[in-house]
Amino acid sequence: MVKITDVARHAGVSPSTVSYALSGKRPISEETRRRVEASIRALGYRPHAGARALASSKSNVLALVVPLRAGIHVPVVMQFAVSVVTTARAHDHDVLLLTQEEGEEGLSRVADTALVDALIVMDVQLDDPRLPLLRALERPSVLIGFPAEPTGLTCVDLDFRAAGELCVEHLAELGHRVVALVGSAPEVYVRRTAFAQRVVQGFTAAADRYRLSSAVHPCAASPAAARATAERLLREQPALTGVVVHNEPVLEPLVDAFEQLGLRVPEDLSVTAICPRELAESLRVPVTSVALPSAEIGARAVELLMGKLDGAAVDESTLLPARLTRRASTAPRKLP
Amino acid sequence: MVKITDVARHAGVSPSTVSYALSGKRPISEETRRRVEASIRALGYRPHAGARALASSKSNVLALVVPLRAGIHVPVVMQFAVSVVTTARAHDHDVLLLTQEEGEEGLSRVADTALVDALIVMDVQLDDPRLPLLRALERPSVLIGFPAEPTGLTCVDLDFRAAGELCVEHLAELGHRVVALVGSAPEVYVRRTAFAQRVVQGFTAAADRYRLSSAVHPCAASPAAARATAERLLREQPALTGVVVHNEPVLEPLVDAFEQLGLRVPEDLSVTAICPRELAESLRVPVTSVALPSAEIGARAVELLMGKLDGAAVDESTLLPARLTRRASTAPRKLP
DNA sequence: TTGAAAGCGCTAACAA
DNA sequence: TTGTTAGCGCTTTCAA
Repeated sequence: MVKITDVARHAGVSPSTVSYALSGKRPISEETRRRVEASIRALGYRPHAGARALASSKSNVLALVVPLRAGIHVPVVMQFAVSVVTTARAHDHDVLLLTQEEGEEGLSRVADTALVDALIVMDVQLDDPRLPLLRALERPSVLIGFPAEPTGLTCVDLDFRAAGELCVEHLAELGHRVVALVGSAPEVYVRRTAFAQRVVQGFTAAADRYRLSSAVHPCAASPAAARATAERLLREQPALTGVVVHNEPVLEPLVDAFEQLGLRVPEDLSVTAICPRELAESLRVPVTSVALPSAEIGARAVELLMGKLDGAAVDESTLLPARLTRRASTAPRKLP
Repeated sequence: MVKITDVARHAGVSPSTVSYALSGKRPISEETRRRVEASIRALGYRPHAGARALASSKSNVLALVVPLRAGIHVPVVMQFAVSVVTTARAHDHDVLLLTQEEGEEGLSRVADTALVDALIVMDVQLDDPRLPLLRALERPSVLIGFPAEPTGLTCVDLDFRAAGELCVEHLAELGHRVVALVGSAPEVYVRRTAFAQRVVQGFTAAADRYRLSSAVHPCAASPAAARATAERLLREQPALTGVVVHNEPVLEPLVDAFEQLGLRVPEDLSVTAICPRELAESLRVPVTSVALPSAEIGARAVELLMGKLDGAAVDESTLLPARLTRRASTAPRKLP
C-alpha cells in the first residue's frame, strides 16, 4: 500500500506538505503542489480512510436510515436514497445505509463509533421514539419529515399540509362540493406517520373552509383495495365528484375502478393526487397533482447536514412549497 | 469520548485485555471478562471505527453498488439492498451505498482507501466494463448476476436460463404450441444485461426443443407499452395461447390488456411470469411464476463475501435453482 | 512556505 | 491468562 510518506519521499517534501496539498488547509507553492500531485499520480496514492478518520475525527460518511415498512412506496424511498448519495458525493461524503429495523441502537452505534459524521432519518412519525436520541446525539442529524415537536431538530419535507389544501382548493374552485381523500395504508396512520397526518389536516381544513362535504379513507396498497375503496366511496358519498389521492400504488387502479364503475375522469369525477410528477404524468389520463419532489428533499437534507457539519446555523425547519400542476384529470363540475 | 484505556483503567486491566475481551481472539478468564464488560457498560464505551480500521486493516463495511437505470424494477433493487444490509448486520458489517453512476472510479475509490473490505455489485452486464477492475482489485467482490466470462469472479443469481425454460416447458406440457416472451425494456437488452439475456436463451432453447412457434418482445415499463405489446402479439401470432412475462411493472397491465382484447386468462391465454412471488400472488388472477428470490440472493451474496473475507474458498458460481409455482393463470390449451 | 513530531484510539505481536 | 508496546497512516500544532 502506498502511503503518505511514500508520496512525500517521492516528491522530496515532508508528509505534512502532502497532507496540506491534498486538503488545501494551508498555502502551498505552485511548484511544490505540482510535484506533489505528480507523485500522487505516479504512485497511485489514495489516503487511508480509517487513518484519516482517526487523525481528523471526520469519517466523511453520512448515515441514511431508510424505512422498510408496510405502506411506504418503495420507488419514492429509492429516489430519496439516490439523491442523498449523489448529493453527498458532490460534497465528498459517502453514505452508509441503515434500515429502520436497527432502530435507536443502530443510530447510536454508528454515531458513537464515529463511523459516520452525521445522520439522515426518513419516515419520521409524529411521536417518533428516536427523537430524544437524535436530540442527545453529539452528531448532527436531519429528519425527512416533521414530528409533532420539532424543536431542537432540523427537519425538511414537502409542505404536505399545503399539498392537501391545494388539492381541495383546486377542486372547490372547479365547483366540486363533495370530495374525498384516499389516503395511505391504514398502518401508516396507526403509526402516526407525519406526512400522512398532515395531508389529512390540510385536506380537512380546506374542505371545512369551503364548506365541502368530505371524507377520508385510508386504503391499502393493492388494486383490490383500490376497487373496494372506489365502491365504498360511491356508496357512502353518492354525490362525490372530487377525489384527492395520496397513495401512489393505488392511483392507477383507483382511476380504473372508477371508470369501470361508470364514472369518467374528468367528466364525472375530478381526480387530483399528491405523488411523484412522473407517476402523475404516466397515467392514461394525466393526473392533476402536487409533486412530491423526492430528489429535491434528499439533496436539501444533505446540504443542511453539510451546513451543520461546517458549524453553520441552519434553518430548523425547511418546508418545500407545494405546487399544483393542472392536468387532464380535473374539470369543472357538471351541473346536474 | 470514552476510549479503551479508560475502560482498562476502570476494570483494572490492560488495554489489550479489553480489546481481546471484545474480539474473543484470545481466552479471557470468566472473572476478568465480567469486570471488563461491566466497565464497558458503566462507561458506555464504543470502540472508534476509524481507529479499529487503521489498526486491524478491516473496516467491517461492505460496498453495495445499486443500479439506477432505465428498465430496472425499483422494488426488486430495494429488496436486494435491504437483504444485503440485514445479512451484513448479522455478520457485524455495515453497508456503504454506491450508485452505478460512480462507475469504476467509485469502486476503486472505496476499495483503495480501505473504506470498505469488500464489494457487492448488482446489475451486471454480459460484458460489464467493471469486470477487469473487479478482478484486479485487492478486495473480494461478489457479483449479483453472471457476465459472459465469469472466470475469476464470484457470481450469484437465480438461474434465469432455467427460469425461462421452466416457463416454456410448463406451457408446452399444457399443450400450448404458440408462445411469446414479453421481456424487459429494450434498453436492458441494448446494455446486454446478463439476466435478461439468459431468460431469452432459456425461453428460445426450450421453445425450439418442444418445436413451438415462438417470439420475443422487449417491452417498455408502461401500461401503454403493455397494451401496444398485447395488440402486436395478437396481430403477429394470432394463434398465440401462451405468454411468458419477464417484466414486473408490465405484468398486470399486460394481463388487463389481453382481457380487454377479449382473451380470458387462463381460458384463452395462459400466462406465466418470472417475478417476485408477492407480485405473482397479488394479481386478480394469481400468476403461475418462477419466483425471483431477491432476499435470498442478497443474503447469499453477503455470505459468500464473508467466506472470502475469512479466507475460505467459495464457489465461483452460485445459481439458485428456478422453481415454478402453478397458479390460476395457466391452463391446458382449449382444443379448437 | 515548509518541516518535525506528537498524537488520534485501537490491535496484535511479543513477552511474561 | 495477562501486560507491554510498537505500530496502523494520517492530520495538525508548533517551530522555523
